[in-house]
Amino acid sequence: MSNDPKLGELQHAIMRVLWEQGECSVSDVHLALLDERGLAPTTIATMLVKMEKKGVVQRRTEGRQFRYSPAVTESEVQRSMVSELTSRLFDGNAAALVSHLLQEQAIDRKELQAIQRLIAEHAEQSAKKKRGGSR
Amino acid sequence: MSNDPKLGELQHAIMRVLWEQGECSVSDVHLALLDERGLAPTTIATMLVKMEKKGVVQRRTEGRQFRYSPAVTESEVQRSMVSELTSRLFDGNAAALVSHLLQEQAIDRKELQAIQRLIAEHAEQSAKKKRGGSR
DNA sequence: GGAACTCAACTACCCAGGTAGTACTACCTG
DNA sequence: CAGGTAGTACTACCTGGGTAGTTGAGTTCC
Repeated sequence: MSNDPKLGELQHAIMRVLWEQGECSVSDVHLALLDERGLAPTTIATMLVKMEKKGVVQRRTEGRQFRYSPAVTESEVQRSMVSELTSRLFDGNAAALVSHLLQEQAIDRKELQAIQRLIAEHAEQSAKKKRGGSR
Repeated sequence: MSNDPKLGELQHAIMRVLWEQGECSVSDVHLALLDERGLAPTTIATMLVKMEKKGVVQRRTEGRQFRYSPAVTESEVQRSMVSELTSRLFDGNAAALVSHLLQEQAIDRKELQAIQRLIAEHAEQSAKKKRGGSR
């Protein structure tokens, strides 16, 4: 229950664990991130408390442990963060962002074709929708 | 001289002024942002000092004033921030970002066509490059 | 020369992300 | 029961973005 969920680096890593594994205890998360980060368990716990306060995760008491689960979906986070970036950097113009990706970020041929296919499908979809009636 | 320049909201707004107007005094920037933000001039000044320390703007003394100019280009900022977002949210897969944009962000038909055109051109470019010789 | 004004410098504060130590509690095990 | 262990709670600290007041130096104008 947090509109426009924005996450920091660590928070995002934690969410990724939660999204993949579902409900987790602090030590589950800690274990999952131990290799790539090597953080203290308390750091994870503190972060989870902050995240719960912010509303991006939910907490449930089970025995003497807490079990955390995501309260926002990955899509929601993506949407909110992408749209913020788009408006900040490209004045809200998504096409400009795509254009930037094409020029500046190396996108290989295969990806390019995949994107073209996506767009073609999308164009069809929205044409269909238009014929069919509005939203 | 700051690789991977990342900017906060205000900092970005300030940079936009600097990019548009070129070298500016504190009060030039303040004036430019007064309407949309109504911040104290000292706030702008403080921010500019922090930005200079970070290396995203340059400073030059003229008389008793400072004149600030951008030390990073808009493209650099876009590249660095987009690529960070892409790796954070989409595991570095730019095509996934595009796909997300198509599904989640409302992109109207005109933009869609513009994007298609861009991709077509880009595909041609890179095909040409391939024929011509590598990089 | 003194008053008003313009700037920069310094300082302070708030917030959120990130990091972690310490303290407390409850549970398990010899 | 005593002691170790697991797990949360509390607290603290650092960083960077954002906001601004106060101070002090130099400029201008009467």
